[in-house]
Amino acid sequence: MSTEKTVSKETLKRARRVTAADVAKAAGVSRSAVSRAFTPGAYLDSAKRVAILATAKRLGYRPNALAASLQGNRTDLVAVIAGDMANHYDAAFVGALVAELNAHQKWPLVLSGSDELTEQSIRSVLRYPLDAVIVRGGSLPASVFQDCARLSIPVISSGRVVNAPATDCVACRNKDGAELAVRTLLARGRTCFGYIGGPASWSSETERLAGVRHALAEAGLELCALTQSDYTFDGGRAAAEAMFATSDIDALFCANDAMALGALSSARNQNRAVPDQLSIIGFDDIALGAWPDFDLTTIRNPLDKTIAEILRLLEARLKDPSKDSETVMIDPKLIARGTH
Amino acid sequence: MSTEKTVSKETLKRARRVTAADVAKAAGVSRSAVSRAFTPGAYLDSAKRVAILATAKRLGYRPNALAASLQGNRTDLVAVIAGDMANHYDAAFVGALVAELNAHQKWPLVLSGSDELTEQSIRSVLRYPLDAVIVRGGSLPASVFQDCARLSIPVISSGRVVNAPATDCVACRNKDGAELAVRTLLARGRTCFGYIGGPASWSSETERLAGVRHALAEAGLELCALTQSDYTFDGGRAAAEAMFATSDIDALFCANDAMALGALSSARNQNRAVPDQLSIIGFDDIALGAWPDFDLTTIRNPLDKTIAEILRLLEARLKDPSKDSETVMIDPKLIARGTH
DNA sequence: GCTCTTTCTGCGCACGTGTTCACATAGCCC
DNA sequence: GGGCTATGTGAACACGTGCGCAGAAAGAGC
Repeated sequence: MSTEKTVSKETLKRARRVTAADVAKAAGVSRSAVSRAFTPGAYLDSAKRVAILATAKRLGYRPNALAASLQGNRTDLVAVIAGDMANHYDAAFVGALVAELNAHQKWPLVLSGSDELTEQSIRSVLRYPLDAVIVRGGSLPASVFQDCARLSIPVISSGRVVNAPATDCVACRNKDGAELAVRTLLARGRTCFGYIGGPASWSSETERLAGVRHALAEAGLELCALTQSDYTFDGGRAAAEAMFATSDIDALFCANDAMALGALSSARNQNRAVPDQLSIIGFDDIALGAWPDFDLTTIRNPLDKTIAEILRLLEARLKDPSKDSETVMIDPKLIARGTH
Repeated sequence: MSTEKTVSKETLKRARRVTAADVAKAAGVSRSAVSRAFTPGAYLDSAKRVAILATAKRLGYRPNALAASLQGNRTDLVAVIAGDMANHYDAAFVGALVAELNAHQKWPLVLSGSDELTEQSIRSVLRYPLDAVIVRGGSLPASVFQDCARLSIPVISSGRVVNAPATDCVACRNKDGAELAVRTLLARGRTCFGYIGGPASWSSETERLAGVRHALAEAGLELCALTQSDYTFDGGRAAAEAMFATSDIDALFCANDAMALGALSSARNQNRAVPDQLSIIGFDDIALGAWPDFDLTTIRNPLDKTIAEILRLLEARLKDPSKDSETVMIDPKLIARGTH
């Protein structure tokens, strides 16, 4: 009766994983020997080692990384809080970051979705002993950073500078980028500027708008038109359409490429000649912008450099968990194409 | 001396996580009580429970999910083998899949990158006790599936039908989709067909080409032109340019939308009127195709339905690990826009 | 008072691993 | 032979958790 019960319970559970003890039994050695066979540099008779590895392969054994991590080792698990994957730049960012983490033998637990959902998700994911958390932009509540600090999980923030212990940052000089765009348009002889921005709660938005205002003020100008949109193609297109209807701008700077492409689409639809009557400049430099159908002039937010810095900071932080926080600023760059 | 050594070693390791024992000590209860406080439905004095939860919150404790999984519980960890994240459809797919897995409290370990790199990565990741592996298209070697089977990790394959135990599949009826495209063009009165395909090693490519040939044969026709490209915009553009130079087609079907957009770009560049002189149809229905600048007619490879099925199959498999393998075929759908 | 159920609690095991510890065995030089 | 080093080996522990087990306390019904 009791055995009956045990058996039925066993079958309900999934098949047990092969363990080091199983291999030891099959190879006729101690469990310690199996562990040593998988540890380079450990004392073990070389003939015995090959025999054990052969048995392990035959049984399909591989060490359980989770059990090993219980003893205080690294887990090589890293949470990646992705922004909005529907956004082309964020999607490219996450794709490149994941590939680079993989190349460094780090395994990203990716979180995505709406902000509230993500906050709930990150709370759940913190139950795993993570080596680090990488945050992409967004507007996470401060409590999340506190939680990470309390669990002594280092954080790397990208796209937004956060002042907190054991928190490193990589961010683009958004203000410089916006100024670069405006000065390029000023040099082109433009005088009536429109600006389509993103959600006001994002720090990148605040910085870019500040850059626009500053560079214009230097030239004794002010913005002719200003709209806030949602970083999407459709949003940018609608915002541009409304702007064209109410003011006669000759230069338009958009806070990201997707909205700039939407604006370009709207301009073409209304037969506004770009760049003859109207200049358009975006921000990010997504792959789409380089397509001959768009040929969008933009401010590059360097992806490769940003990701390289993230990995450098990650390695440094893992090497010395108590090192001082570090913030790396990335310089944007003008990519001159055909729309300005 | 010996204590000195211990201390220095302690400081090198990262700060220890707060454990249930720490909470128990601080709250003046047994460790079991702490465990029960986090287990809904366990016998525990309700006043004690609130006290424990308060102490846990104060210390920043949360149960270590990995330690808990040692006892044979689920880990809620799922590996996602992404295809090429530079591909718009694959990127959208991974983004939506990740969001949906998160909503179901499953945590995706995402692997991406070149095929060889991915194969090495998946080997490493199999050291973690995963609940399942989800594979997106691609052409993984059979040995990977064998490894998963030996570790009794169920596999869900999307975009490619694989016959293996404990392996469920979701795939689009590629042949039907291709036939649908060709029949639409035949009904439009087209007679000279071009086809731009993808890498021949992908099963989806084989099926789509077979569908094209079959539908044409039914009408007593054959392909006028055939090229194999790489599923990218640039690849499609170059392939179309070469095709236009050598044959005078009036209909072009591309194995994915990115190549179709490239072909459309090339046609416009050469002043071939679309759809008056030339019809173009793509495959997938990526968001870009709906932009007014392209307005691409395409065959939808339904993303939402595919992902919903993946999650259904995952739940079912976790509920009964020994259930029979299941294959779900998804019907493609014509999205008629302005290029045919 | 006695039995029975219900609620509550602490002890101790099991999970799979890497590593330390103590102990062999062998080889080598004085 | 005696001391020393280099190499090989198994037992035992620690990691953090959930759960089974046994027992205690408290109440209810006769």
